[in-house]
Order: sequence, then structure tokens, then C-alpha cells
Amino acid sequence: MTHRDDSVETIQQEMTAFARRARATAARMHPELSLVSYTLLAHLDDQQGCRATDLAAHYYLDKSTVSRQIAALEKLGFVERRIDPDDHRVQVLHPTAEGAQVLANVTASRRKAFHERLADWREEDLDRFASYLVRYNAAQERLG
Amino acid sequence: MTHRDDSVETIQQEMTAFARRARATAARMHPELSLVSYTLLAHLDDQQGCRATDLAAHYYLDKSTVSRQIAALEKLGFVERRIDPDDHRVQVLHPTAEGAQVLANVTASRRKAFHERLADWREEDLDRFASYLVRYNAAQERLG
DNA sequence: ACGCCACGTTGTACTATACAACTAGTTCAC
DNA sequence: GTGAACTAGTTGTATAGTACAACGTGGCGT
Repeated sequence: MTHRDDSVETIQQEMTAFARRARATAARMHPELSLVSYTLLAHLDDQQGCRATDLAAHYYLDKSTVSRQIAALEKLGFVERRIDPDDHRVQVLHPTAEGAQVLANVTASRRKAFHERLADWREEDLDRFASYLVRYNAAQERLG
Repeated sequence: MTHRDDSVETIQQEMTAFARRARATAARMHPELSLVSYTLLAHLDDQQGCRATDLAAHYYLDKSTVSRQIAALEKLGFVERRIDPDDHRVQVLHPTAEGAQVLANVTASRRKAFHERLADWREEDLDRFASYLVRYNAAQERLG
């Protein structure tokens, strides 16, 4: 095995280990908003509202999955639907004031946890790590 | 927001994006062995056998979860149990020949996919990326 | 106007997971 | 040596997240 193989092996193992744990960790830290709901709600907030179909496309989720996730978020009062007046099939989804508030709290607390984990990293390393992740994810998206 | 904040934000987003997709991607590529079964089987192979309890501890899974995963792997003929003669509560788990074979195939194919994704990276970058991931995961383990 | 497409919901099924209650073996204190 | 406390693993039950297929409804092109 070359050194290159070793590195690839490690990346594979560590990414896998991370993936296995992420959901559970997120659930433990934020019982009020799962990793998925958080991601969807954050996207709505970021995009200033969008359609369920857009969420599904963006996150490679089935539309039925998104539909149920949104239904749950609506039931919690975190999301509201606005029927598009120009096309009555379309619902534009927006965070409610309460949803935005909860999102802000969870975001702050997640950010804090990440900062703790990365506290003793040099800025230069953080920078490189961030760009490697972006590059890696882009490649995964491109190659399936 | 400082540059440091930016980097942390990016790392957070990209790690989250990755986590969301990993399971589905793994399932699509290897329907015969889910991400979890793969991980457990690989650990057995690596450790030359171990107990269910060890798997649970190592992967932060409930023992019931491991019990069912192992039951499934046994049903597929990929794992066998050997009762510890010194302690009849204990089952030492081992991959079967067939299990080892399937594991080898999946490992090879996963490795290939990772190599493709990382094909155009310089060795130096791979090396750094690998060590960043190890460092990150260790920190997460330490801090919950 | 008819047929097709787009958006979303609902029925169904499956996987991964946790927690609690349980069985069965082991060890230790006395 | 016997009973209490512990450990390993299984099973019952519940929940979340997900996909696929069938469906209803609304809009659009010819």
C-alpha cells in the first residue's frame, strides 16, 4: 500500500465514523430539532422561503420525505405555508417567527460546540480543513 | 465574523451535508451491506473477532442495536458466534469465510469510489485532509 | 378540451435506533 | 456455598427517517 492509499483509507474510515455518529450527536444536543429538520429549516431561512420540491432536489430526498418533515415542522409551529397566488399547486415555505428563533438558538449552540471542538486549531489549519471538505463534498456530488 | 468563524461555519456545514448523505450513498452503492453492518463486520475482521458489547462500546450503539445487526449478519451467513468456553455468557463474533469475502468486495469497491473522488488531489493534501479528520473526530469523541 | 406534466399528500414498508424488561451466566462477600 | 449484585445478550415496543407507488389537483400545450 502506498502512502496515498493510506491517506485515502484514513479519510474513508474517518468520514464513515463521523457519519455514523453525527445524527445521534445532533439528536442528543438538540432534541427539539433533528439534524434533518434543522437542515431544512436553515435552508428555508437562508433562502427566504422556498418550495418543498426545491428542498427535495437540494438534499436528495424524496418529496414524500420532505412533505412529512415539513408537516412536522408546521405542527410544531416552526414553518408556515403560503400558497403561491400565481400557481396554486405551489406552497412557498417560510420559517415562522418562532421557527426562526428556535433555529437561531440551535445554530448558536451548534456553532459553540464546533468552536469548542476546533478551539486549539491554528487558523491556517481550519482554513485548509474547510476547503478540503468543500472540495471533497463537491467531488462526491459530481460522482454520486 | 472573523475569518476563523467563517472556516468553522464552513466545516460545520460541510460535515453536516456529508453526514446527511453518507448513509443513502452507501446504501445505493452496496445494497448487500449497509453502512452499519459494513462497519461492524469490518471491525470484527480487523480485531480478529470480538464481543457484541465491545462493538456497542466502540460505536456508541445500544447493545440491542448491535444484537439485531449481528443477528442479521448471522442470518446472511456473514458472521458466526463462538461461545467463549471460559464464560458462557460471552459470544465471540467472527466473520465467516463468506462474510470476509463480501467485506473484501465492498471494501474494494468503497476504496475505489474514494480513490475516484480523490483522484486529482495532491498527495500532500490527502495527507493533511486525513490528519485533520482524525484530529476532528478525536476532539468530538473527547467532548461528546 | 384533452392529455400530459408538476406539486404535493398519503399508504405502505423497511432500516436504524433507543429504552426497558427479561434470561442466563459469573463473581464476590459473608 | 449461597444469595446479591453484576454482566452479556435477547426481545418487546416505540420512534425517526427514508423510499416507492398510487393518487388528487392544478396548470399548460396543442
